[in-house]
Amino acid sequence: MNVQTAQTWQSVQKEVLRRIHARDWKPGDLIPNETELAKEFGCARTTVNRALRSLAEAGLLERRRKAGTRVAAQPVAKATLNIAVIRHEVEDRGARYGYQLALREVRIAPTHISATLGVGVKDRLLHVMALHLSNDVPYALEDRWINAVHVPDALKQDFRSISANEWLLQNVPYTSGEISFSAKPASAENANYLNCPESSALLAVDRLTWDHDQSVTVVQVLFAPGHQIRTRI
Amino acid sequence: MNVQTAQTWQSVQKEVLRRIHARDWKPGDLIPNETELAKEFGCARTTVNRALRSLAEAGLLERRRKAGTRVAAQPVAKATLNIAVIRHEVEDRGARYGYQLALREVRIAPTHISATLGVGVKDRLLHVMALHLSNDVPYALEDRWINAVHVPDALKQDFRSISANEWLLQNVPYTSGEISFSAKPASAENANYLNCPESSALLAVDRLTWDHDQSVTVVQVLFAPGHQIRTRI
DNA sequence: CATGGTTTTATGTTCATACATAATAACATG
DNA sequence: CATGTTATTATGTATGAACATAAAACCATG
Repeated sequence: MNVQTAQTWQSVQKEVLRRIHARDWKPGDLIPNETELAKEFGCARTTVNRALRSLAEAGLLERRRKAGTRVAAQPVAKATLNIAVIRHEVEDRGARYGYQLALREVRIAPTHISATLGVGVKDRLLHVMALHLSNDVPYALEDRWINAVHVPDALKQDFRSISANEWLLQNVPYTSGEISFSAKPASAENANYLNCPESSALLAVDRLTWDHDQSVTVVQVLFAPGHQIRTRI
Repeated sequence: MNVQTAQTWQSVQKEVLRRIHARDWKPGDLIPNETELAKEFGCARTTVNRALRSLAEAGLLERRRKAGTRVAAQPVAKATLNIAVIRHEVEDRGARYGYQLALREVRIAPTHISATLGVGVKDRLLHVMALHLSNDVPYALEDRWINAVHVPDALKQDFRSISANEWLLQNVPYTSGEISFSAKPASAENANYLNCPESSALLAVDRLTWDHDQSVTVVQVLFAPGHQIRTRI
């Protein structure tokens, strides 16, 4: 038992990570319990707990009361994607952001939309389409329906200078949501807006957000061909 | 100052969340400091810290020493995607998993591959292509290059019964990686494997993993048309 | 009035201790 | 031997106190 001097939870975490990577502790292995590790590292159990909990949240360890802590058999790579305001996304890449409102209408939505939003088929919803540009080149096409029953303030906005994307984030809270990524062929309309050939492969991000038990908005963002969403793991 | 009885960090977090959603604390607002909140909730500062830290990690709060804690002006939706073993992905959906090795060769890689992996242009790499099936229907096509210099054991594997995806996760550690999502048109070869029309829009997930300063593998997984990657936020 | 050093402050972290809780293991009982 | 009860154990959490650290605010000095 080599008593080390690891006084910070980061250093404990670092050493634990090292052992996992060095395969001292292999996937599926049970590792020593917190008390033992604390003794070995010469720190408080709380500190070990902090380190291990954080690794468990990252998916590298699996912890269960009484059963102990083991190295994840199949470390689930958790890719965290930061879904930010599109303007920031563009500006963070050092490009000039542009915005064009393409459509704004208040109407009865297609049934699949009203069903998704959980509103009556006769309810009038706010429909907004807008094009986001990066250095004047089409970057993403936003097609959004807003639950005007739950967010009546949205009807007062013309969305000509601020995108619905940004306005909603700033003004309408949400408590939960769903997000999905898929690939879609560009429709004639999509192709027209995004200035690409019809049937191009487009990355689609669909989002649905709720405020408690009320739907807020459903949106599909189609990115121009070649767009990548990247992250580190 | 209504002294509440919130003794657990979860209950503190819940109340803080309620205030954010109720817009008592609006985006950008500075909220009371930990000591004050602890006094108000009748708990230790440590407990408040735990609650707020966790909300900050989730992107709902922004904290800076001395400056204090404020509600995130633009709550960055952090979508965490669990990139698991493809077999588990299929089985979790209640489908029967199938696997077919399509190609296994050891050869000098195209320059863009050897460049990505940071190996010499003359180094021989292991190239594996495989089809993953769900209920006998093509589910995903895996096209992978393995750095055989750093992972010589991979050369001993024929990958006929176990996919490289799974074998690597179980046997080769990695310390970091990159992942990117994009949409790609199906090539003739892709279309053939995935049994879909050529030029179909396919969701592509590209991964590159490293073990310290050594590259391990680069892989592109193409999912059959219509595939969605979903998560909650 | 600019500039650089000093104080103040809110978050960040460690520690020892105590108790809570989930889940396994051990045991008793029929 | 099956089954339900009890003890044990490892993680989970709360607390108060102390110190660390980053950064804003203040102040002195030229």
